[in-house]
Amino acid sequence: MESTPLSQAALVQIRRVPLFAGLAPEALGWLLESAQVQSCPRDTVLFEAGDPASQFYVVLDGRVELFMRSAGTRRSVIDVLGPGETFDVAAIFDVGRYPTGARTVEDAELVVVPRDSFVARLSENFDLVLSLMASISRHLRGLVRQVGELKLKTTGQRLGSFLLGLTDAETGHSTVRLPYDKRLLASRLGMQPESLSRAFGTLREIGVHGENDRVVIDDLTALRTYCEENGIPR
Amino acid sequence: MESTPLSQAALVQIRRVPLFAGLAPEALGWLLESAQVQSCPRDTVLFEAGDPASQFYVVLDGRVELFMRSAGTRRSVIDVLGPGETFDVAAIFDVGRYPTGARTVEDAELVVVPRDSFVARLSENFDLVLSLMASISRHLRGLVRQVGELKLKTTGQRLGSFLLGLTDAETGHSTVRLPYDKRLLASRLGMQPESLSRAFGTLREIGVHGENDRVVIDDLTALRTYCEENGIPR
DNA sequence: ACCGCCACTTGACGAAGATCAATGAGGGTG
DNA sequence: CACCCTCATTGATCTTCGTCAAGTGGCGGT
Repeated sequence: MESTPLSQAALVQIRRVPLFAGLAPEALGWLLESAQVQSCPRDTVLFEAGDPASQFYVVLDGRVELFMRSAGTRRSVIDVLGPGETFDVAAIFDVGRYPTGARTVEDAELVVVPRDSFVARLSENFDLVLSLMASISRHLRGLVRQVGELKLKTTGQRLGSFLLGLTDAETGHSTVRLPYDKRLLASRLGMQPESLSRAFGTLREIGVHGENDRVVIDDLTALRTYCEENGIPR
Repeated sequence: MESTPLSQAALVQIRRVPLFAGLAPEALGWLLESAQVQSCPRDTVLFEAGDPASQFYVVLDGRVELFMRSAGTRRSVIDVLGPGETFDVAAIFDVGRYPTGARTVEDAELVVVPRDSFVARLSENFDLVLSLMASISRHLRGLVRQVGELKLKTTGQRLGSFLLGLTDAETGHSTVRLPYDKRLLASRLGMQPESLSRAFGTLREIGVHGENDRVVIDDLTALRTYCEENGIPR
């Protein structure tokens, strides 16, 4: 796990992150002056829940899981983040402790942004404040959705909702790619890998066919109906 | 449901809200110039999930539940808020739609703060920005915790964790009062009322005795151990 | 005082999902 | 190629929780 200052190439990538979109390049460079890029091999634990939080992260490449640990080695995955997403932005404004642990599930490139200089510069850029709020709010919305789904959907419906979230199409059929392996997906959806397999089995009956990480949804509308009966309005 | 401008008495109450603590009275009056106080009888639906969000709320008195609806009339409660708490602050920064519905579960007094004037004034008070971030972050932390508990705790452990959250004491025994009725509590904890009854039954074996809305915990440490085996670190 | 309503509890049963165990399909390594 | 290891699937069984039904006690209204 090595750290280097931000390269020009990294800056270009960061400009695609929603949080920083719309910022002038020089403003961005100034904002992230003391940020570093960190290359982490697969399966690196970045921090554990409860560790003091003095920085936040932006994923440039690879994937990171946010998890909670239970007694023993059991992990439950709260969320999985890919390129362009930020995490633990909120932690630095709160009590200053991470609410979850974080671990790379692939080799990853991360931008590490230290709190103090970032906050100081935030005070001089109100647009960025709004952008930051929007980012945190999106994250919050995702969690609310997840709580709702855990409370009132079956495994099949949760899987279906997840698949629907992977496509932009509204009606008709669609092919999606699972962004990570099924073990991780099962944990993210709050079930065991075996239950995920069976959930794919039940969805097969309503026209969802998968092989490896490719999944074909024959009829998006039908799947959406299935997921929302006794379910959640979008 | 009637609306009135903010009274002096209401302003005094609002100063106790964490979000606004530390603001000078005149700054607060200016900030909330276009806010209104709304008196809502029990069981008023303030908005449904998906409604456009152009304001946020502060609870002065009473309680409000945030819920998601499933097909039919089934509701699942995401959170219950009491005096001094704010809700849907985040919604106004995001896509502008409420992620949940909201309903009063008691007669309630609410402060309604319209988005536009609030955001405009926010830009001139950076301390308030930080306070707002902290408030949203706390909310987010609560949701993360809830997701973790739903994914890896039993009904008994979830109830235990909830009870532990009601007391300030660290060790020894403690008496707490349930802040709302058991039907609502069950939904908040993601279970049926019958399961909540049985969960109280299992906790009785480790020294948790309840009658009506009073619950006596004989040994906080024992309960904490029970909740965290296979559970979540605090 | 009586009745009815509502919140809560308890019991019996069934369904969903977890757990345990066995098997097969790649993928890398000696 | 043989070997091993991990991931995924499938079947059998068990546990937990939801569902349905009945029963209790409190509280307000007539």
